[in-house]
Amino acid sequence: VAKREDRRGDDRGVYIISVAAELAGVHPQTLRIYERKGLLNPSRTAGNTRRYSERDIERLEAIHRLTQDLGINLAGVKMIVELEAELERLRKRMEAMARELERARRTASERVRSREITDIIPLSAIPRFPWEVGS
Amino acid sequence: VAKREDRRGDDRGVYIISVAAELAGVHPQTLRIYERKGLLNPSRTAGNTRRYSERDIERLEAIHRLTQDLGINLAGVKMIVELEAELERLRKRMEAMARELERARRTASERVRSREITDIIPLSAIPRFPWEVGS
DNA sequence: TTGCTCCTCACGTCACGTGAGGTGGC
DNA sequence: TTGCTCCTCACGTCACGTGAGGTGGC
Repeated sequence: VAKREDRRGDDRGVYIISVAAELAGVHPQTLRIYERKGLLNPSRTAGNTRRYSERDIERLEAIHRLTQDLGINLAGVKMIVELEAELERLRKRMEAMARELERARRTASERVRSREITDIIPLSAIPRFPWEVGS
Repeated sequence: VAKREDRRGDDRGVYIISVAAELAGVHPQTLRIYERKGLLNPSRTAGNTRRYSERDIERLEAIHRLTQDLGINLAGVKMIVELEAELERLRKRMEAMARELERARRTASERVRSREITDIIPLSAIPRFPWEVGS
């Protein structure tokens, strides 16, 4: 049997509002309020019924922590969610850049150590005759 | 005469509460509330009177925008201020890393382009005679 | 038919800003 | 003395969660 955890981050709408509310421990009406405030955007069935995804539930739990544990109102939650998304993006970019830097440094020393650089050496750096090397 | 703008970011406490409130366009009592919530930390005189700095005023205006224009409550403002500080730190680190990367790349090509690398080239890469170059 | 959904409206609670009231030090 | 500060308490407003009430589709 597939467990709920296996679908972590899944975007497919699978839960009706009553189940989603129960999973997140909130009132179904609360979910409608969150949606109106632009905090949540569950998909809809052809019959206009909301369908919440696993990702929606996670988001819901995060919102619930911010409002209940920290006493932050919905306007604040909205901005916080946006800021955290930006932080996440920035962290990813920074990780990529760190790898890039690591690679650039490795390349710099390896190109010198290996033969790869011979074809980039300026011609003037190549001595015509062995006895000219020391000049 | 030194203008207020010249002291932007200044940390010295210079304004008493009534002046600070007027500059930020809020009620003096509001400043005391912000302080109790941990959003602001003006210095105090020996006589226990609050003294607000230019930086405090800027912070105050930022808080005022978040609460009045966006309707965010103080718990939210507190977290947002912290998140923005973290974003700022991350951006600074990223800028430094970008410069680092630029430098690493420049170094890599310059070492190759200049004569600096000639003493690191493996001897085997240097042709004994001109007619051996093509081999 | 039953149990869900959809929506709107109303009430209770709480946070926050404003103000009053009484105090004390430059 | 005057005008500021300090603090606490109380009231008005508003946001949000909870719930009721009436509707319609699987």
